[in-house]
Amino acid sequence: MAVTIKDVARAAGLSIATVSKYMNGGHVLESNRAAIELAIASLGYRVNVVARGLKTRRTMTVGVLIPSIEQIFSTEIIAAVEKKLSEAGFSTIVCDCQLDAELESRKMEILLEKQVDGIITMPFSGSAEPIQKAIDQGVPVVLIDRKVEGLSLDTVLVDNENLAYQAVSRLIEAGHRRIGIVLGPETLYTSQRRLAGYLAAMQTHGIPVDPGLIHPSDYQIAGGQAAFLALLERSDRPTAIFTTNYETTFAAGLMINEKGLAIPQDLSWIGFDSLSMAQIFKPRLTIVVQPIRQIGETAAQLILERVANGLELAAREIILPGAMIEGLSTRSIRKYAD
Amino acid sequence: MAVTIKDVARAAGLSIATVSKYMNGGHVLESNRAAIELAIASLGYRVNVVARGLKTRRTMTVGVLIPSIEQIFSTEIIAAVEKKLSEAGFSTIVCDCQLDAELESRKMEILLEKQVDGIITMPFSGSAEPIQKAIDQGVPVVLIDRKVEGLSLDTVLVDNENLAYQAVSRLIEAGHRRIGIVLGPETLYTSQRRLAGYLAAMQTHGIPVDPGLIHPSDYQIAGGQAAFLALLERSDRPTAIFTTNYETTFAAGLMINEKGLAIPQDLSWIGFDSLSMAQIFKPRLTIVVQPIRQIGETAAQLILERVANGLELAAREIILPGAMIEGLSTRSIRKYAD
DNA sequence: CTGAAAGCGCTTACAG
DNA sequence: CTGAAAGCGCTTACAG
Repeated sequence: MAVTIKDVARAAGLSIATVSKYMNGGHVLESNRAAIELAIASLGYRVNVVARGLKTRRTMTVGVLIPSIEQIFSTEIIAAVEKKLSEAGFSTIVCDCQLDAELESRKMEILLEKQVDGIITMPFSGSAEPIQKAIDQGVPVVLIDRKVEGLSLDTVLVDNENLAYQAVSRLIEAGHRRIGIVLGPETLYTSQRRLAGYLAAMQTHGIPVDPGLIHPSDYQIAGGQAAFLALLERSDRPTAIFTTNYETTFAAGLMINEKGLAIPQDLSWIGFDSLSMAQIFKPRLTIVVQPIRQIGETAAQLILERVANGLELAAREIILPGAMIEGLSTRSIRKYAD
Repeated sequence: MAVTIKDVARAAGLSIATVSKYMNGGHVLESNRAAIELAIASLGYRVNVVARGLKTRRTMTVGVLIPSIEQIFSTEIIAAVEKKLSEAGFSTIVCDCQLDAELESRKMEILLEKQVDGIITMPFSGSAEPIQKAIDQGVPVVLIDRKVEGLSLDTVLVDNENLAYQAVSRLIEAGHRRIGIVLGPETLYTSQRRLAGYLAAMQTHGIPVDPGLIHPSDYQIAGGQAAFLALLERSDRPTAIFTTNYETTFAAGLMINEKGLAIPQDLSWIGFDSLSMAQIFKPRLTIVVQPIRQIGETAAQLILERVANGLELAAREIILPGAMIEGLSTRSIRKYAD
């Protein structure tokens, strides 16, 4: 059916070994080179990389395993990873586990069955087990966004604590003392770090912390709305709120719109990772942003190095800085005095 | 290194043929079944689907080739496709061509080298050539979003003309007669259909068309801003504008925010494919939306059928309806009277 | 530089 | 039901 190296060899009057050698950059006689080129062109030959991979044990494919492909953070990561990897000749197989721990394990299994050369993952369950399977098979893994207990692997993180510290300090400096924060699940690494930044900022400025203003959520939109609302409905309502991921920031935007709240007159607000939303929102939001593309590029870089060099080298932990973007004349934050 | 079917066979005291048969759902003696299971579990065997694919000529992989992975339309398509395909046991290889015709061709080549079982593509260049290569190799292709001249393939489209017709009619019924439209490249199928809907609505309502209000763009953000601005700066400025894809809608939002325009007092506006933006924007926008997830699911369904049944059947063209979503009390549209 | 041969890890008729 | 053998399309030492 499809034309193979055998057909090319026959057409060129050479052995498949010679054709293979040429295909892989080896030297052949000029006359043979011409014959091979001619055969390839006229037959429309295309190398079968599946067969090649069986022999070379390289599929030139990297798996990307993420919690949910529906989150913008993930899609931007994928975009950056795919671009970087494809420049290096690698393809990307995308898997999401749809926020399901069992699927996380199964998709990892599938990736390994497919003989991917490496895996970039943003761990969902926090369990080391699915990741360990890859390591056991000698497949390098790069972690994104979160650490996993018991695993020492190449990891790309963001300086979450500092990012939260900046945001909260910004609010404190504007005079706020009752600052609400919408977090994620308590077990989630990023949420923990962002809370740490909140607490550090409060402490630095000598402001007592009201535990009632610290609100966990599932970091999804619905949960974010509930958390935001809970904060708003307190009798001792906060004068400012910091939503600490994209989904809860979006959720806050929805609630604000629905309730007809005026920002910053009714509430000061700093969001997270929602650049395009911040540009569209009126007044322009102040937000903190993660260097998402850079995270993806760095992860791609790390996995390429691992694929090339193996697992011997010590694991690297790369912590990328984020940034605070002030809204137009920071109108989303109002000066506040008791 | 890795454990193979040979190791399992040896451990179970059977031939690899028997192990293979069992792995593929064949019947073996109960005692042998137990022995194989035990061997698999204790050795941690995992089938090598690359090797299997070489023999079966099925890689259980579908390639998705899109113009740019940075466009939200594409990422939502990918999400839907990946989900549907993975339920059927297929993996997804994502390729984008970064709005580059040559890359489109090269990535197609890579997908074919990888022996994907099928390809879902949203054509970029509009050239039949890269797609024809897949067909020639017997790899089924499903087209998304656009037709390609000279190719009769399974295609998933949206009823763009009707969608635009509805939006423009909505504006006309609110009294507008000078209605600007921001389109894409003139050669782009979707842009052509949306323009057709605009023209049909104008004609139906007996409103003369001013060609100066019909503005093409590159359907990107920067180009969208320029187009929107050009429309605004006309001396005979339109009283309403329809932006006809996500990027140009977002661009309009940026400009409106930047210029401090009030919607709908200064301008009535209907956007496209920007649901989350429409929910956040004040006042809530009226928009038309494509059934993006459904497009992805349908495309996945079609490619699965093709992979199973081959290329014999006649090509199917599926046209999905979109929807108009009215903003909160449609405040983004103002009644207008000369 | 070139080619015969072995082998990557599977599956698949075909005997038994 | 089970197993020996051939073969999927390549690459890779190893001779020549």
